[in-house]
Amino acid sequence: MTTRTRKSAKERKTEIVDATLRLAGEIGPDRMTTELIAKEIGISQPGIFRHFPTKGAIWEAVGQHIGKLMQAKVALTKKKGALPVDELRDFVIGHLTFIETTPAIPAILFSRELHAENEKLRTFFAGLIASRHSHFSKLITAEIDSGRFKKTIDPDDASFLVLALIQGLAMRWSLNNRSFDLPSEGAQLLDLLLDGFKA
Amino acid sequence: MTTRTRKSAKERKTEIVDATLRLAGEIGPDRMTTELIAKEIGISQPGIFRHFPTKGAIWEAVGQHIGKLMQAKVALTKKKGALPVDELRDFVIGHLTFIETTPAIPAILFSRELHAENEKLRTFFAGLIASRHSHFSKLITAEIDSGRFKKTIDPDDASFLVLALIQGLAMRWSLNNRSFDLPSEGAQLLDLLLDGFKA
DNA sequence: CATGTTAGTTATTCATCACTAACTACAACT
DNA sequence: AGTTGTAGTTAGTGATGAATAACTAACATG
Repeated sequence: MTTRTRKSAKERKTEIVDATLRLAGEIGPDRMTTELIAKEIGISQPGIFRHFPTKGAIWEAVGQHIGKLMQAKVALTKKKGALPVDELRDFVIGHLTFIETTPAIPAILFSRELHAENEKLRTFFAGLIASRHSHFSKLITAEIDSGRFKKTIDPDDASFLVLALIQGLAMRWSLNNRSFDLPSEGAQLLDLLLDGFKA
Repeated sequence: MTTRTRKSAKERKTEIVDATLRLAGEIGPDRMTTELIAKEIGISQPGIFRHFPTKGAIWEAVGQHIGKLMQAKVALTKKKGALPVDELRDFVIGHLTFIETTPAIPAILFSRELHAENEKLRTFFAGLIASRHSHFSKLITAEIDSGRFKKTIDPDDASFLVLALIQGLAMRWSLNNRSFDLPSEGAQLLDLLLDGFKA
């Protein structure tokens, strides 16, 4: 239009990624169009393609960004002195709190459609989940070894149950229009689950 | 083209619904097009609209059909003599076996995309899930009342955990290209979970 | 201040889909 | 056999949405 302040490519890229993440949470990852992203940040639709070659590349960048956010979250959660079970608990609650502030995460993570079209994204998230699983597994093993959890428990299976808890709860939260408090509901369910593991 | 045997509307309708359910499992509910359905059953794409006014109507019919299939499954599972916990176990395993033979079910059930566009479908499936939750809840309550499960357990929460188990496992199964045996893996996880509930 | 670089524009293309219009032919029933 | 209802066809429309072409203007730098 008239005098418009241009921004650096780097700045625009992060704007695009941020806008995509925000909009994905609001209207769903499938509903995203380059037109919508463009409007959100105030440039034209083809302008988007000055910064990303394809729409898929935007999703990849969003995936990377989510990965970094999660990594940062993990770093914050780590309290060295605590019991493994407490670290597990904090981690799960922290994750749910994180989801609550960034609702796009479960939406993107569970979007079969998105993954079907984007091999890279799928493998990336698969890796994220796998690392969570092994992390949980280790913490649970530590609890078993120290005798606070039953020795009969398979740490892998127990870890899957914890992951399923998070995932199931996040999905229920989404379907219920995010109407309940995710972390506190999660804490309640987690207590019930972990209580069953205790020796 | 040449001599083509016409079929009754009723027959075609069920063909369309069956084909949709099958294809949804293979390529994903989002990827479904009327063209694909038409090819699958051997008529032209507009021919579909002789039988359903809109594509949404096809999904509703598919939803109804899934509901009926599940209902039939429930009827089969009901063994009157067994303990509540055994009924619960059978129900979950039966459900997973059912999913294994009809992989479209979790895909459709958890397709945010599909639900966003189809209010009726969303409320329909919400009802299905709610009925499962209350069913599980009742069975768990019976176990608590008979003293076999801990009295401290909230049946609602416990029921949510069971639902999450099914959902999480089904999703993992999908992401892993359906490479493991769903019912047996489910049985293992369920045993671990229910073991924690025992008094 | 002239020049190359690049962020941005408008106009357009191309593909995909749900859905409609207009017509055709099968088959059931008097 | 003629009438009629309806399952089916081919051709087309309109919307949407990713991506390109061609051009323009902001900015840095020698």
